[in-house]
Amino acid sequence: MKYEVGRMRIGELSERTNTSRRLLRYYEEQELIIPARCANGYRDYDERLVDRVMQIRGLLDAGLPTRIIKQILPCLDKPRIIHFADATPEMIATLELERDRMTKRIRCLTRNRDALADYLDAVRDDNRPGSATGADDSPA
Amino acid sequence: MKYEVGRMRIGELSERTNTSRRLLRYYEEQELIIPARCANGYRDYDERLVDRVMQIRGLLDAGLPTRIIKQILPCLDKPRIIHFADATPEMIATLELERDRMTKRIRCLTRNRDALADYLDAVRDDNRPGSATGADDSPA
DNA sequence: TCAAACCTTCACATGAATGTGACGGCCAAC
DNA sequence: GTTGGCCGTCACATTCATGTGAAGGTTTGA
Repeated sequence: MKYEVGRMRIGELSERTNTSRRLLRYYEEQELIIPARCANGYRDYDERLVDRVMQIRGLLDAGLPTRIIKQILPCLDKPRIIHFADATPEMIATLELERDRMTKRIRCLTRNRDALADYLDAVRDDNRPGSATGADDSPA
Repeated sequence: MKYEVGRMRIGELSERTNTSRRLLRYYEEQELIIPARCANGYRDYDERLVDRVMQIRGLLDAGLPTRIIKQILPCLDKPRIIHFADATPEMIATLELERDRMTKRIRCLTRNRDALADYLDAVRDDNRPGSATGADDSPA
């Protein structure tokens, strides 16, 4: 089997995305990615799917279910190649809802991340020379 | 049973946080919240737990597992009441790791949310009077 | 005193994202 | 032509956040 440049089998995609083959097949089952097939039945992935898989993993990690990812992915593809075919009013409403949910998540994460960062900064300052155990010792 | 102001049983907390009683008990089992107990065995929640529960739900929804939430929650409590007792080097490393993971999530969400918002704006513009199906119809 | 509406614990069920392994086909190198 | 390393499907196992319901105690109000 010869492979074109920019095309790969599941093993290479797995390595390049640090994602188990099992999961790549799962994402396909969920219709997040749709690889071509070689004559022998092997999956045949385009190089661009490397980024696509990373994007999927990022969104999954941020709490989006595959069901939603599947819906928003096509809208993110090419900035201006808009798919109007599936732009039914209900679909648009769903996407708007999801956009707002993402905004909420961003706010929640930012707030808590900042608080955590503040805590870490404070703890680091405390472990400096010239500081006691950290209890209250105000210079009376 | 009389209840002090600012104290409540599981039913009220459930309503005020829009969270099932089952989940409140689950969060307790995971040691995210630790309610007091009345003489009769009923859980006795402080009013401040309303916000706490919302915070937990937000973080869960953003992809954090309860295990991690349990670790970061105490650091977020009072900005300056820092718990140095549990500030072991390993714990700090864990928190830093988690802070960075949150930053990654924020970036991923922001990028995709913005792209989704752009798509929605474009679709809305397309459904304006004076526009065809969306195909190419440049004013030749 | 009885009923309704709380509360308790226990336990089994589910859906989603994953892991793991069995069993077999394809292909390249020796 | 056999061996090893890919690949395919199938299927069962696990973890986590949740739902659901049973069986029983407590409180409140008619």
